Amino acid sequence: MSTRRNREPVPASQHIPQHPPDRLRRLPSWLLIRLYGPANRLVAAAMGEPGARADYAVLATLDQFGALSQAELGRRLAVDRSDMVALVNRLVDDGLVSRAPDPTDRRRNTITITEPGRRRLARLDDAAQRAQDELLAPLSEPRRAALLGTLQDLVDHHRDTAR
Amino acid sequence: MSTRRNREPVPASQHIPQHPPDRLRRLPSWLLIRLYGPANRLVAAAMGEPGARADYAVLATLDQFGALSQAELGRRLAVDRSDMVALVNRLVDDGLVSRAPDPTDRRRNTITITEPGRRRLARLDDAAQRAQDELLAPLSEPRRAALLGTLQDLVDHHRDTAR
DNA sequence: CTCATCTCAGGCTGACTGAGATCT
DNA sequence: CAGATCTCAGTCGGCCTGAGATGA
Repeated sequence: MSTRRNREPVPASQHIPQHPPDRLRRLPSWLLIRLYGPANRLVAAAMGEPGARADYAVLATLDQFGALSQAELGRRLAVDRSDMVALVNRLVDDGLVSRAPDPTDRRRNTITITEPGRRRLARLDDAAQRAQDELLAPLSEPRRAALLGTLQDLVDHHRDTAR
Repeated sequence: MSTRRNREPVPASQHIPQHPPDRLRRLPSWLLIRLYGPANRLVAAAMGEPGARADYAVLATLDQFGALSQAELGRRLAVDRSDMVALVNRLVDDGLVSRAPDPTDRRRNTITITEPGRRRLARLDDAAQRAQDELLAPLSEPRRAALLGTLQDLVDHHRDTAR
C-alpha cells in the first residue's frame, strides 16, 4: 500500500491543477458523482432561470406522450410525487401547462402542455444542446456516441433496480 | 414537433416500466444527472455507514499524497472548504485521521491518516469495488474501459472549468 | 377492503455563500 | 496591502417519509 510521507515542495500560490488520488480516478462511481456538478451548472447556466431543467423535463414528456397524470410524469422522470406537486404548480402559474381533473378517473389531474409551454420547450431545446457541447467539449463524435449509448444502458438497467 | 394526442390504453395497475421522453434519453447531461442517484445509493449501501463515501475520498487522498492541508484536500476532491471542516472533524473524532497545526504555515491544519484510518481505507476499497460491479452490471469489459477513459477526460476537462 | 392519486408538512443531505478571525 | 486558510452560520434544491383526503 502506497503511503508516501515525502512532503512535496508546496509553492505559496496554489492555483496549479491538483489531481485527485488514483483510487478515485479509477472509480466510475466517483467520476459519475463528480460530473453531476458540472452537468448541472452548465445546463442551468444555458437555460437561465433556476428550475428550468425540471421544466424542460416535464414539458418534453408532455410534448411526446400527450396529457399525463402527475403520477405518471413522476414515474417517467424519476421525480417524487411530492415534488411533482410543487413543480406542476409552478408550471401552471407560469401558464406553460394546464391542470384539469381527469373525467375518467377523478383521482387524477390531467396535465397538458399549452402553446406558451411549447414555445418555451423549443427555446429550452436550444439551451440544452448548447450545454451538451460545453459538457462534452473534449470528446470526439464517435466517443460522444459511445458515451451516450453506455449511459442509456446504465439508466435503463437502474430504472427499476434503483429504489 | 410530435404532439400525439392519442390516449394510450392505460391499464389499471401501472407497474410496467415507463420510459422517459426521447429528448431526455438523448441528453448526456440528463443521463449523467440521472445516474447520480443510483451511483450514490450503491456505493452507500456497499460501504454501510452514511458519510463513508466522503471518508473514503479523504483517506485515499491522504494515503497517496501524505499529509495535506484541508484546503488542498478540498481542491483535490472538489469538496467545499466549509464542508471539509465538518468532514475532518468527524474523521478526527473517529480516530481515522489526526489534525495538527502546520509549523511552517500556522494558518494551515496538517491532516494525517492514522493506522485505524488505513485499515478502514482497505475495507472501503473492497466495498467500492463491489459497488462498481453492481453499477456497471450491464456493460462488457471493453465498454467499461471505454466509459472509464471518457469519464476521466470529462472530469479532467471540467476540473478547472467548473466553478 | 385494498390500492392509487394528490396534497401538505416536514426531515435530511450535499452544494454553496458570506463573513469573520488569523496568518503569509 | 492583497491573498490564503480555517471556521461558523445559514440558505437552497434534491430526495425522501408520513399521513390525510378522495376515489377506483
